[in-house]
Amino acid sequence: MKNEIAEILKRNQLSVTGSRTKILELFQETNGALAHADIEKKTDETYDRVTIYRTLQTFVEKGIIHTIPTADNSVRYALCKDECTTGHHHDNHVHFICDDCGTTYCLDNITVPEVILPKGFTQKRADVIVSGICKNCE
Amino acid sequence: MKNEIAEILKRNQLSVTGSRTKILELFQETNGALAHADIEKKTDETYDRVTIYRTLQTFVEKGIIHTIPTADNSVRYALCKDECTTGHHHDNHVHFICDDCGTTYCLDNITVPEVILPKGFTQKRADVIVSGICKNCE
DNA sequence: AATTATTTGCAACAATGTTGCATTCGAATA
DNA sequence: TATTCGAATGCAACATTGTTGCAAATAATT
Ligand SMILES: [Mn+2]
Ligand SMILES: [Mn+2]
Ligand SMILES: [Zn+2]
Ligand SMILES: [Zn+2]
Repeated sequence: MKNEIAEILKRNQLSVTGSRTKILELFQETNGALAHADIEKKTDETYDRVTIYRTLQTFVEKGIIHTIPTADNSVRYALCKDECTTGHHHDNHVHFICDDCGTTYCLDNITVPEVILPKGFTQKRADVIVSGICKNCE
Repeated sequence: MKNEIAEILKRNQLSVTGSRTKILELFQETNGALAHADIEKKTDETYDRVTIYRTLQTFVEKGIIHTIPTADNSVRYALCKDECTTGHHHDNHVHFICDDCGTTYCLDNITVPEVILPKGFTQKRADVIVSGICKNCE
């Protein structure tokens, strides 16, 4: 496990450091998505806020994690399961946010449906965020 | 126009005040969506930041405007064109955000496609956010 | 082990969002 | 129109979130 994490980092030309290992580990053992604040808590503030920001940013750039937009000003992050690479994400699955417990699910086998845009618009990315009550809260 | 705005406010049991009138006016004359910061600028900081926050919140509750989640931690707001009411929004159209100019479009006649959720999940709301290059920037 | 490039933590700051409370203002009533 | 009363506003104070520059620490390379 620890070795696997180091592998992922090396494969992405990132040096293996404490914060990166720990944060990646957190993502591995978390089902849903994590917000910056979650990570701060789960690491007991071992790492500086700035470090966490920069780590998340780096991971997103390298295609290790992807962002999930929300309606409440709090971007979440989750592991990429597809073959995402630097600058190229392929996480075209639907996300679900529970209004009750706040858990964010990556619905990996529900793909984002095609959207036909008006003339002149070019699509780079598409996000589908569904919210409501999750299977644990109903 | 001014009268129409007052009408909307009254219909929603809101007293007609300067800030509410001005902010609603802004939304009427804006094609795309507005973020809190946009409104502050466009009103030349005539109104307190707190008042703007509260006004936006009230408008969302009353179904006068709806929120648009974004991947960069900056919720935008746009006029509801459907018959939204207190606590019940029906803005099921796709939103497009231009990576270049930042403009957020309500694609009113592109409706959000159905998403079939796993057992146990109940949908309350669904957002589709497409980003890329808009017709003005290509 | 020494070198070098990268990463980290700290400080200082900017931006964004929240709450309580006194004052002001709008709407209804007399 | 003047009075009354509840609602909206502005201000202050604060909390949270995000950004930048730079020196110190650390990881990878030689
Ligand atoms: Mn995901
Ligand atoms: Mn819209
Ligand atoms: Zn839940
Ligand atoms: Zn554009």
